[in-house]
Amino acid sequence: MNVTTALSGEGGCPIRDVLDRIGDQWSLLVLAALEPETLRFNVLLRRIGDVSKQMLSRTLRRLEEDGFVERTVYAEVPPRVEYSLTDLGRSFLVPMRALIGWADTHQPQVEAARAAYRARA
Amino acid sequence: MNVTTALSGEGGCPIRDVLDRIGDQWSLLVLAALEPETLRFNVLLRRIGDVSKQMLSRTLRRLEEDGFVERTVYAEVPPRVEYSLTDLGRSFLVPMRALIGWADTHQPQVEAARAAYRARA
DNA sequence: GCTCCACGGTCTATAAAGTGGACCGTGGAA
DNA sequence: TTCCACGGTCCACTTTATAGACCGTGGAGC
Repeated sequence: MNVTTALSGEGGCPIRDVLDRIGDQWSLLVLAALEPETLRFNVLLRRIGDVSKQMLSRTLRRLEEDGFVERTVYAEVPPRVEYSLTDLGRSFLVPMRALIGWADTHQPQVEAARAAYRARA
Repeated sequence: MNVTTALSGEGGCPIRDVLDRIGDQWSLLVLAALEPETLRFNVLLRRIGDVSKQMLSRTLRRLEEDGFVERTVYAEVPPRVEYSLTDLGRSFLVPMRALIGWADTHQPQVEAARAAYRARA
């Protein structure tokens, strides 16, 4: 498969469409957090740590829209809202794991590249 | 490998560090564009289409810093600057292809999820 | 000689997006 | 009676991105 297909800003490239959603600050982290277990909003908030309520809220809504995440509201007081991965969301974890694996193994090389860059400058 | 490791906002998680660089608006697109061939700045600009000069410039500088991309300046007039993938950059394309492949095959499901969401709302 | 263009950027005003914190209603615990 | 947790939303403020002007150089055209 040709990676270049991911381009073409004009005309609604489907791949680009999906990558735009994925390539934001928080989506990957949220998906990662939901991998092992269903979580409630505030738990997710604390688990990730440095995401604001607003951004977490937006990210979750978009992930829900796109069918990665399921939102379940329990009519209780105080309210309880649980987020979990759908099958689609779980299937996305497969390539995502590959990406994280790459990041993990190549992180020293990235670090080295940065050091080399700083040394040149 | 455990995806949850990608979390922990505090304390400089290496995976998160790499994902933050990748998970921006343009990095993936630039890497995709450079996959088949070395390109000059303005060609890249036109190829991607909706990136601003400033963002392309920043994105390239960061990719260079992190060792994904190599920048070659030719002392000519008008100036010629070429960008190409390093081995590290090329190795990153492997998991990236998996991601794009996923996006490609599952795009109909994402579209369906969006339609279902709109219908519910 | 004089004008104009391409190139790879940077700089600047303006617009868009993100942040932290106040705020909301509810019911149960203290 | 007071207070808190929960899942958000709303607002003022800060950060980030955008579009477009601008820069120097040298060669082409006149």
